[in-house]
Amino acid sequence: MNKPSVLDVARLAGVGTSTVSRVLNNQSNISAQSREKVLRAVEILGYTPNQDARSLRSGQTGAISVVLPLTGTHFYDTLLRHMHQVLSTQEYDLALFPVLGEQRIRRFREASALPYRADALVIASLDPERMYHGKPPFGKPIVLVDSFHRDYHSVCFDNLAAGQMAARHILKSGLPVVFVDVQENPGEFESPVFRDRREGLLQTLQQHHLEPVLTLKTTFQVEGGRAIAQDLYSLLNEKPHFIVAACDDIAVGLLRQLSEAGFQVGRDFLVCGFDDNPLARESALSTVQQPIAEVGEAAAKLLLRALQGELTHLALQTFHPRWQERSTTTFQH
Amino acid sequence: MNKPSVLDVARLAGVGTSTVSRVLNNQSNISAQSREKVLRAVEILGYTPNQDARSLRSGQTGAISVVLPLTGTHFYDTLLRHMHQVLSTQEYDLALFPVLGEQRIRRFREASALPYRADALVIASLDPERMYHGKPPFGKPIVLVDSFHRDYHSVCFDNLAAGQMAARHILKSGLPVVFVDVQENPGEFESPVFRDRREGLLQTLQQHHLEPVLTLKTTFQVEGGRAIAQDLYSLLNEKPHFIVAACDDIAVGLLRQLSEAGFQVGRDFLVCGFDDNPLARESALSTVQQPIAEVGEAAAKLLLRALQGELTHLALQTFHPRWQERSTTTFQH
DNA sequence: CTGTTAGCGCTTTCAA
DNA sequence: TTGAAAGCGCTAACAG
Repeated sequence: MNKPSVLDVARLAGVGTSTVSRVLNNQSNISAQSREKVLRAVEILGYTPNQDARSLRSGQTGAISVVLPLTGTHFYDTLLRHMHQVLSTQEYDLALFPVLGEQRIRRFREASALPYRADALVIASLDPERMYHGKPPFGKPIVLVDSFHRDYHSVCFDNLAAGQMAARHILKSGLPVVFVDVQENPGEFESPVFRDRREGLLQTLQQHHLEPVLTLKTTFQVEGGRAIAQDLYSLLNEKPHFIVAACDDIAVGLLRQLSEAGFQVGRDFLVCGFDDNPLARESALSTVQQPIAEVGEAAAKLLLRALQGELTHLALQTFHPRWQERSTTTFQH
Repeated sequence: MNKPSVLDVARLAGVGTSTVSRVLNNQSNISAQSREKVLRAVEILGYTPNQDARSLRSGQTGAISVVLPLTGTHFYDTLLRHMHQVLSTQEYDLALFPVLGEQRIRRFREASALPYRADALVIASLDPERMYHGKPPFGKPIVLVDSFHRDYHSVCFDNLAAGQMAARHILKSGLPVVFVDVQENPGEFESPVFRDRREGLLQTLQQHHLEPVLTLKTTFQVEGGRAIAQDLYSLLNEKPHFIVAACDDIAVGLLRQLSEAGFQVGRDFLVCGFDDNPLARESALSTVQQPIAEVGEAAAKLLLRALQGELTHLALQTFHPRWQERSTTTFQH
C-alpha cells in the first residue's frame, strides 16, 4: 500500500484535512476531541508528513546549511558543536556541506545545489566573492563565520589583533624573531586568516623597529614545522630566538623537531603559535587563542535573529583573541 | 518581483510548460528551436527551478545523507572524501549529519528529520538497532559503513581480524602482554569496533595460552594514554612488556609518557595500536591499519548500485586490515 | 472550532 | 514534437 497522506488520515479520523494539518502543526484552535481522533488515526496509519510538500507549500524547510572547507579539524568540530547547541533549541536541523575540492565549488555555484534547500545559510571560512564569483544563489539569510564581506552578516575572529598580540609578547622577550608563515597550496584560495595574522604581527613589530631576521613558509601540519626546523639550527646555535608560527601545528612540529635535535625550549629558543588547539595544550605551547565557542554561538544567535526578521541592519561581530601563556615562551633560569 | 516559475518561462518563450520542463531535464524529443527559445527565456528571467516542487512531483531529491557520530577526526574525514569522490561522478549531493549528543538521536528518530529528505542514507559507525530502537524511518536504500546489521547492506572493517592480527605480532615477541582498552563513555553506545578488536585479540592470545597480565581502560585520546602510563611503571621496571592499545591515540599517549618517564621503547616495552592515523605515522607507531579509503569507495559504489535498483540481495563487504610495521614493535639490540 | 477549496511549482500523462 | 491539464501532499484563506 502507498504511503498515507493527510487525506487518508482525515478520512479515518472523520475530519477535514485542515484539521489534520492544524493538529500536526500544534495550532491552538482545536478541540481536544478532534486532536485525539487525528492523533489516533496518525498512529494507526503510521502517517508521516511529506516534507517536500510541506516545504513547497510553506516555503520553509526547517533546515540550516553550513558550507565549510572541510570537516576533520578541531576548529570546525568546535564551531559546529556550539552552533548546533544554539540552533537545536529551535526546530532547526543542521546539514553540513564540506567543499571538498574544486568540483564541489562549481556544483555549489548552482542554485539547485543541495545546500540551498534550506531556510538559512552559514558560510564558514570561505570568501563568498571568490567562491561564487559574485553572490551565492540563495535568497534567504546568510551569515558568514570566520570570514568577512561587507554585504553579509559576519562573525569574525580578529586575526589582526591576534597578530598584534603575539607581537607584543615577542617584544617583551627582547629576542630576535623568526616568523614561520603558512604556505598556501597553489590553486587554493589565499586565506584571509593568515594574511591578517601576518599583517598584525609584522605591523606591530615594525612599530617597535623590529623585523624578523628570517621568514620561512611551510605547510600547516606538524610535519610542516618539523620539515623546516633544520633551517634554524645555525641561527639557534648562535643565539636564542623567538619563533612565531602562523598556527599551532607548525609551532608544535618545530618545537618537537628542535627538541629532538638537542635544542632546548626556554634556553635556545622560545616559540608560540596561533589557535590553541588540543595539540598546543598537550605540548604546553604558548599561543594566541581564538574563541571558537563564542564565535559559533554568536553566529547561531545571529542566524536565529535573521530568521525571525529581527535583523534590519547588517551585523558585524568581532571576537578578540586571548593570550594563552604556557611554558614555551618563558626563559628557564 | 516574485521568483519566476516554469509558467513565466513558458510564456516568455512562447511555449507550453511541459516543453520548458523537457528542456530543463535534457529530454530528447525537443526541437532545437524550442530548446533555444526556452534557454533564452531562462537566461533572461534568471529562472532556477524550485527543488521542493521537483522533489514533490518526482519523488527524488538528488541528495544522499550521511549520518555519523561526529566529524573532526581523520577517520571520518578520509571516509567521506572517498565516498564523495565516487558519488560526485553522479548527480548526487552529499549532506552530513553528525549525531552530536543524545538530543540529536531523538530528533533523528523522527521521520520528518532532515537526513531523511534524501534518496539514500549512509549510516556510519552507528548501530541502527540502538540508534533507532528498530528501523530508521526511511524507506529508501540504506548502506551501513563501519557497522553491521543483517537487515542492511554493510561495508565493514574486519575488526575481529584486526585484533587477531595484533595478537599474532604480540605472540612473535614472546613478551607478556598489557592490554589497554577504550573506556566507553557511560550513556554512549558501546562501540562494536572496540568489542571486536578486543575479542579477536584475546581469543587468539588465549589459543596460545597467553592472557594479558594487566588490562586497563582509558579514554581514547592521547591524553588517555598518558594518564594511565604510570600504572605500568612498576611492571616495566621488572621486565619488558608488549603493550597493545585499542587505538593509536592511546598507544601514542602511552609511548610518549613512558618515554618521557625514562622508559625506552624497544628495550623496556613494545607498543602497538589500531587505525594507522596520522599520529601513528608521525610517532613511528606500529599499528593495524584499517583500509578507510577502500571502505569509503566500496560503500559509495554499493549505494550507487542500490539507487539503480541493481542490488537484489543484501550485500556484505568486509575489508581486511593490514599490519603496519614501524619502529615500536622491534627490539633494539 | 471546522470543512471546503485553491493553489505552491513542478513533471508527466494524454491527446493532438 | 508539442500543449493542456491533472495532480504530487500539503497549508492557509475563507466561509460557515
